[in-house]
Formats: sequence, structure tokens, C-alpha cells
Amino acid sequence: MNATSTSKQTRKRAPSKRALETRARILDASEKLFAVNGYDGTSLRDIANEASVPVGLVHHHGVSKDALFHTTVARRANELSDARMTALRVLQRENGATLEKIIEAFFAPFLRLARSGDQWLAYARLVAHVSVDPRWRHICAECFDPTADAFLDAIAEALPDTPRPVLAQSFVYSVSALLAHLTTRWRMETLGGSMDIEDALQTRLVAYCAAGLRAMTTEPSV
Amino acid sequence: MNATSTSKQTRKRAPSKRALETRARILDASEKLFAVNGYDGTSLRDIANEASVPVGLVHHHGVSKDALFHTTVARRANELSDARMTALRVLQRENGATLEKIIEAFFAPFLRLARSGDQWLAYARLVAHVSVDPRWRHICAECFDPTADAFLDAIAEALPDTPRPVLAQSFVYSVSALLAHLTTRWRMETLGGSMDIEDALQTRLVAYCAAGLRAMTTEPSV
DNA sequence: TATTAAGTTGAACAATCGTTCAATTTAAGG
DNA sequence: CCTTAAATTGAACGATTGTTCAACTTAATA
Repeated sequence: MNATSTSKQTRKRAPSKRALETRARILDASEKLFAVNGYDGTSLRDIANEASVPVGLVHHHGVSKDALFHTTVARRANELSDARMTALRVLQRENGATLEKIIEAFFAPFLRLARSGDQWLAYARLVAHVSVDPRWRHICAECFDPTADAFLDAIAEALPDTPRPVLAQSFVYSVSALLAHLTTRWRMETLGGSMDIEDALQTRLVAYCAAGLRAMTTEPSV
Repeated sequence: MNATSTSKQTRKRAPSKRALETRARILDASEKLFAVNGYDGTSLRDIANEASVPVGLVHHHGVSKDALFHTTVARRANELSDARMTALRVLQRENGATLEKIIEAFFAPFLRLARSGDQWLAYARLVAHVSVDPRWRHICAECFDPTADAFLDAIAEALPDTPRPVLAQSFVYSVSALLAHLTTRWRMETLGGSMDIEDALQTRLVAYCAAGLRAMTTEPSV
């Protein structure tokens, strides 16, 4: 009586080219709108409109709004994680893993991608949204924690005298600084006037975080 | 014909004690819910329910959802700004304004209030929400920028060789680290195991940011 | 080519949203 | 005390929300 026992087999079918295109279009629209307006500030109809498809189709591809949000975050997170892990492995193969180099291996992929176009800058805002909202802890755990763990291991080797919890603490500060760098440029300009060229800003970001992490090794006698 | 020319004067009336209480109750509920679920994730009915008042009354006291959100953020922001400015002035009167002391004057009030109860920790999440969302830039500018400017002036005196834009850049990183400290403890524990006692964590937060800021004075030759 | 799973469409669902309003109660001011 | 502005209530407004559905079209597979 069940489906598998019927004589006529019902095989799964590969998705058509057009289906993949609309799916990508929906994800692009989701990313753009979720990044600007957040999860609750974005309706499926906004996404459908941006992607030029009916509302029902968004649901068909995304299953549910929650799942669509998850997929949207995860898609670029995987690309980002791959780039970061590659950079880390290159560094470790060359045996030249200073603290600054490790931090740069973590930061540079995101910074480089963000300079390649607005999409990744929008994604940085999306990540900031996810980081702030306790509702999305499971997304953080799934998409970002494995990479963070690997980099913490590398940092622990570069700073062998600093306990792991202390490294984790300052690593979280560094990640927040990276997100601030990508999402809060306007605030820097409000407080300090027009900013330097991007290269100089990025170099200073790394210098800031590296100095902060190094300060953890010495006893903080205040 | 106009109101002021009528013989019977219609004077404004002082708000009753009960009215002030319900107003405070609505603001408390707003703060709690906005902090957890953000602006779009919180409905006026949720707030009305939390404050045990009808929906219409929330509107009567808050004028509009936007205005209510603004008021909610501003109420504690003023208290925080006062505490910070007082700490800064005390420091300057004693002529002992080292970089660490200035940063601590900026951080300590928030950290102390956050330890006094959950309300201020919820508020930290609310500030993080506001910082991430470009929609609330005007709230940032109104509630936080004046204080930030004053502290940047003080930091500029302590680090006279560092250009203002560079200080603004690393100050924004430091503020983001403070917010991460208050809102992302769970992530530190996920990555690094159980954390140290709060005193040690706070000392390290200041040490991290101070070291980062100091690193800006020397040329970042990477 | 014939079959049929997958993709697409537009309409509809109940639920909830922010806001408005008239009626009623409370309490400040003369 | 009386007057009346302010506070409170509960219901209602139209718009929008996420989700479901049946009918229809497209295109991958046998």
C-alpha cells in the first residue's frame, strides 16, 4: 500500500535551469531585504516583489519564512567559511602564523568580498542582525562557530600563555569590531570626520584587534 | 475666535499620579519587549498585555509606535549619558586622565548598571538593535553622539599624536566591544568554556580596548 | 514522444498589525 | 463643591501578515 511498493517507480527529478534561477533570485532578494529591514521587518511579499515572483512561489522554494532566513544566512556563510579556512590552512602550511597573520586570515576574506560589491556589505549587516538577536543563536552555532573554533585554536598556538576562555573573550570583541567596521562606517564619519582610504582603515582594524589580543597575555594590572 | 481669546481659560493640567504610573509601566514593558524582539518583532498589543492596559492606552501615551520606541531608548540613554559625563568630569578635575581611566569612565557606568539588574542588560540588547539598524541613526545621533564626542575629545588629549579620524575609528570598535561584552556572553562561553568572574572580564575588556587604541599611535607597519 | 514530478500562478485563508474613535471614568483646578 | 481636561476603556477600522490550496504550465526522464 505504501508508495515504495507500487510497481510504477516515482523517481526524484533534477531541478530545471529555470527553477534554479528563480531560487537564486528569491535568495538574492531575501538577502537584500533581510539585511536592510531585519527578519520581522521583511515580509514574504516584499521578497516576492523584489524577485518578481508570486508570493506562493517564495513559500514553495523557501518552505517557511524561518527556513528561508536560515538558508539565506547559511548560503554566504559557507562561502565565507571556506575562504577563511583556506586562508588559515595556507598560513599554517607556510609555518608563518603570527597573531597578526591569523587575524588577517580571518578578516581579509570578508573585507575583500565586501569591497567586491554591495551584496557582501549587505550580508555583513545581516550577520550583525543575527549576532544581536538571541533568536538566531542556532544559526550562529551552525554557520560561524566551527570556523571560529579553528581560528581560536590557531590563536592559542600563537599566544600559548593565554587561557582559552580569555582568548574566546577577546576573539568575540574582535569579531564585533569587524562587524562594526563593515556596518558602522557612517558612525565613524559622524564622530571623526571623513575617513582614510579603505586600505589604511583595514590595516588599523587588524592592528587594533591584534594589540587587544596581545594585551591579554600580560597580567591586566589596573 | 481662537482658544486663547475665550473668556473661560482652558489651562493645561498636571498629570495625575496614576497616569504617571501607567506611563512608566508602558515604558517598562516597551523596553523589555523591544530589547528581546526588536522594533518590528514587538507589537503594541504585546506591550499592552505586558503592561496590563488596553491597546488604545498605549497609543494614547506613546503617540505612535515610532515615537514610543524613540522615547523608550532615550529614557535610559539620558541616565547613562549623565553617569558617563559625571565620571569624565570627575576624572578631568583630578587631572589623572590616562587612556585606561577615560575608557573606564565610559564603560564603568554601563557595566555597573548592567550588574544592578536585568533591566539594563535588556537595554544593552536594545542599544545593540539600534546600532545595527540604519533606520535608527537619528536616535544614535541624538542619544549617544554628544557623549561620544566628549569622550573622544578626552582621548585625543591622552593620545595627542593620533589623528581624530583614527581615534573615531577605534572608538567605534571599542563601543562595539562593550556591547558585545554585554550581549554576547553566551557566544564567549560557547567558544571558550565557562567564563571568569565578572570583575576579571571587565578588567580585560578595558585592557583590550586600551591596547587597541594605543596601537593606533604607532605606525601600523604590517 | 508520452508520462508525470516539479515548478508556477493567483486567489484565498485566518490572524495580527498600527491606528482611530466615541463613550465612560478619574481627578486636577477654580 | 462643580467644572472639565485628561485618562481609560473596548470596539472597530482597513491594511498586511505567513501560509495554504487547486488549477495550470514547464520540462526532466523513461
